[in-house]
Amino acid sequence: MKREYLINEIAKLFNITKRTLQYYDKIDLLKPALIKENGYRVYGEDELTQLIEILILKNIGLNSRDIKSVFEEKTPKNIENVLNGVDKRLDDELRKIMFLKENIKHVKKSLNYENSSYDDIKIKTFEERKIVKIKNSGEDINNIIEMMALGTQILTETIENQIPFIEFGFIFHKDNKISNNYTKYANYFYTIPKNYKHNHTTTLTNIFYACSWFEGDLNELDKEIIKVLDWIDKKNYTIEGDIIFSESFSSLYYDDACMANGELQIPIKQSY
Amino acid sequence: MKREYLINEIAKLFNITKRTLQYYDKIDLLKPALIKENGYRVYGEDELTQLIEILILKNIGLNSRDIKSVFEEKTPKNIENVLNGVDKRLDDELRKIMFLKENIKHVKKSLNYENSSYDDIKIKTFEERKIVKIKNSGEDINNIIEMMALGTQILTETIENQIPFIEFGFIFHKDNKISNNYTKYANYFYTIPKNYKHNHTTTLTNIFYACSWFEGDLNELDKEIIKVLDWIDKKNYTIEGDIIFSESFSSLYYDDACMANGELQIPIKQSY
DNA sequence: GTAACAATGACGGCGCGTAACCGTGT
DNA sequence: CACACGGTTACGCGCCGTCATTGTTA
Repeated sequence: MKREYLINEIAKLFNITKRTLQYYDKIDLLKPALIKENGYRVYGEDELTQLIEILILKNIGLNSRDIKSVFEEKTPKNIENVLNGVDKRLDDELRKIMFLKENIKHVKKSLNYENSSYDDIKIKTFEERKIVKIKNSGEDINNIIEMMALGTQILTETIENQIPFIEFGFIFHKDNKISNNYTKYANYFYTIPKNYKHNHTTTLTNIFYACSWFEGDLNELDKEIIKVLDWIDKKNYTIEGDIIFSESFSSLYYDDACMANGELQIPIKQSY
Repeated sequence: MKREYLINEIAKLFNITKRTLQYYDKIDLLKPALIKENGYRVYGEDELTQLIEILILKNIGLNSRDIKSVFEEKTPKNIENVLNGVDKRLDDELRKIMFLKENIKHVKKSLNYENSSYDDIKIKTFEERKIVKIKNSGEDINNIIEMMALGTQILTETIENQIPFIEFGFIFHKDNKISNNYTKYANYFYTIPKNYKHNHTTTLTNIFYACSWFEGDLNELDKEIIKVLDWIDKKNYTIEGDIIFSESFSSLYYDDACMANGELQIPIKQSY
């Protein structure tokens, strides 16, 4: 005695909605055994068996295409292929999420600025940092904002390649000393983990940095730089490389594009 | 000198499409500074700064609602809240994926039947198994298919609660011996990992099982059961509990709902 | 006659990509 | 006149949930 089932009956049996069954019908995933003259969908036991399989397979991560593929070719080889495909997809998802979490960790750290801000100038040590530099050529690029746009583009690329970033900000040539105009020729940078590869990295090998915390209008940053440079001079250190202003996500705190907070870092060496 | 930007200019600058900017306008994520008489969207530097933030935040997992929230209230507290929310979402995703992968692993294992099938009857040992039993009351439920429907429902629940399943199939009362009609009063079961909690579990404590590999029409399963029971009798063992037919995903190999393959497992004890 | 059931159809949610089609500035 | 650049629809994707409306059966 083969039983026949109407749509709502099945919906109750499996605790799904009839909309789901209509949808499966539409996408040819599960067709009713027959359609009565009045248009009613009639399902038989074979269809219920198939529905059971669908629901379980769905629940282990297969999408409708995968399930169709399984139904179309019920060979161990094909089923294994499909499952491997799903597994691979899940692995990709997993990596992506791990990567996002990694970035969020860095962002949180960089945003915790109440604990990181400080007064005075002090000497800090940094390990080697791998940085990506976006150069302000001054030709195609009109201003800092547009350079940051370029930086964002490259940052987006890095993210798509799942290379996490740690901190970012501006980098200035130390050789603009005479004009006392550093920010005018700013470049953009961000650091990535040591174990990641990227086409345009350079490495900062310096260890000692004269550092100060800056908060305010970026147009005032030049003054801060000069202040620290003077300090370095007085202490009889020599400047060893380009000047870094690491602001990371500080802009999130301000409505004004010019405002920022972050750490000014100038690499130094002791003069003997 | 404040520069102004039209939509395509920005699109090129950031390597996005104008559609994206139109979309951001529509959902009030990023509005142009002004709209000209001819309807053109005009963006200023502040908008570019905001766009940079949007693109970066998007890339670390924030959705448009999150980003809006950040823009609406740029306080460390709120930003931290949003980031924590995102992090939590990612954790949920992560758990879900890990769980799916766990299930896929079991499915793959259970599907590898060419390597698991065998002839003859043999004695195997199993560790304690935690099982969930779906009872065929014989009242509301009309047949095996409908019982399986109920099983699927409960299985779906388990999946929603992220309890992985390992194997599943039918379980028969050993006491139907006289009628030689076991499958008529079949119940459905599945096993879950020992360390998971579920409201309706029982534990199979038996260790030794007389096992045989069955492949064919489920209506013939009774014969196979009797065969194994006879074997047990001859060998002078005693039956210690209910009869299990573990088929898991074998039905995926067949188009006919009645066909299956799997292992018949009958718990036994040596008679001294 | 009145439910309780069928059916179809459309909107929504996410975040845009990818057209189509049309007006505008140079 | 052409062409590059604006504009506004609208469909599609994935998987249905959730109406709304209307016809059918018990």
